[in-house]
Amino acid sequence: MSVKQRREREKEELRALILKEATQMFLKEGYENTSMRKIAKKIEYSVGTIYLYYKNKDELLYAVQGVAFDHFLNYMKPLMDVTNPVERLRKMGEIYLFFSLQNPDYYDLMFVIESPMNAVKEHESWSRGEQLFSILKTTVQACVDQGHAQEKNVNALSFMIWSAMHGMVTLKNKCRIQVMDVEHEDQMMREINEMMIGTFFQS
Amino acid sequence: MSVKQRREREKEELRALILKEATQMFLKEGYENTSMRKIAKKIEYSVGTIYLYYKNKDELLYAVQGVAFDHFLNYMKPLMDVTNPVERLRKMGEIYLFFSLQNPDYYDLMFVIESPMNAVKEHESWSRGEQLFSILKTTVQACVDQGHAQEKNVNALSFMIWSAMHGMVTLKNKCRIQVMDVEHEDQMMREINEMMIGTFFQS
DNA sequence: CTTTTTACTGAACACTGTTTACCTTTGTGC
DNA sequence: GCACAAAGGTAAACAGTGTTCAGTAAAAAG
Repeated sequence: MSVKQRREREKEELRALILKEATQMFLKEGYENTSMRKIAKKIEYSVGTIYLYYKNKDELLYAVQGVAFDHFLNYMKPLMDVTNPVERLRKMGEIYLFFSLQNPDYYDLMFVIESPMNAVKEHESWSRGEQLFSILKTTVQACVDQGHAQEKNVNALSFMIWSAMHGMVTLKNKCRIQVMDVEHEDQMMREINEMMIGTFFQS
Repeated sequence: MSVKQRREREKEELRALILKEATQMFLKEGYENTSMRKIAKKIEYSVGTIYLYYKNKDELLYAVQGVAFDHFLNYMKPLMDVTNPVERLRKMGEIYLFFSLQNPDYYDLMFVIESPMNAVKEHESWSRGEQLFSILKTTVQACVDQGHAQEKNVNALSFMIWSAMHGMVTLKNKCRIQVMDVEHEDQMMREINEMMIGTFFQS
């Protein structure tokens, strides 16, 4: 019986090894520039082997997205200590920007890459995506409930905040910000976060 | 002499034909799914010929981006009739959303696709990108000058508005909006536009 | 009528994701 | 202990990609 267990463990280990190396390579070289053959060479197995553990490259991407979300959620942990919802919202924006600008590749993997995202809702890896958005929504709800906001449409407020953050980050990462001809972009993004929270919420 | 002119004209025509077909195919099948061979087959020339007119696929993308920007700028024309800058800003957001949701593929081509955008500033095709942003900035400046705004940082205001719009559109187009579990997304986006303009500007 | 220039071709190169026929190596029933 | 089956891994093959370049055919120039 122990033999079966060992083989099971070895399989799990190889699965984890593939995930680990793929994550590293996706981050370093980008998703499109990382081929299955390159991953295979790195882990010193043949190409076909990867397909025994992950159905295809997309499935591998989903797994890596799971890793990325875990990483992101870890950044958000300090929020638990902030009791004032408006302050929490402000801090959340800060962390969002900090993480996204520090880890543009993780960000791409999670929020930008095309892939058959149609099946997003089905995939376990994206439960953590919902988790993330629900933190935002809960906090906004708390702001509204405690009378910190004029506008009371929680869905709209949440989506607006997320969109603004996401927009800033992607315009920067995809070099579209260049047409703006502005220096200290990162500083300005943080200011915009302050500006939005300060305008829509009063503590 | 006339012969040289004719040949010059013919070259220009072929260049235009390549651009036209490439644009159509990029829009229908996406940039990544359109190969140089497929374009060649469509125009009934060999692959190599395209490279005599466009240095590479990126150069072709830049040209198509130019077409897309022209298209976008055309949508913006009705703005010239709106004299009230706040009203113009509101309408601009409406048009931005309308165009982006009607032409998600054009939008991708202009604002999302990776490619060596590092050289954005050098490329003639992107002068129209700057043109677009400068319309926004000028309008925001007018709002501030005429005392319609509390916040007076024109750069920050402009970037915030653009980011929010861009964020909403891309989160929708890349299916990340699904985690929000909301219906009538398009309606909500328009509401958010109203909400933002209404909160930051008073007419 | 030759020579040069021009426009164009398509095979070749080095890649890509994915499939599949083919081993080995291991485990099981007799 | 031995035949048989199953599992795990392999590498060649398929159909595609962007790009280059030696070669060709037709037109223009001398």
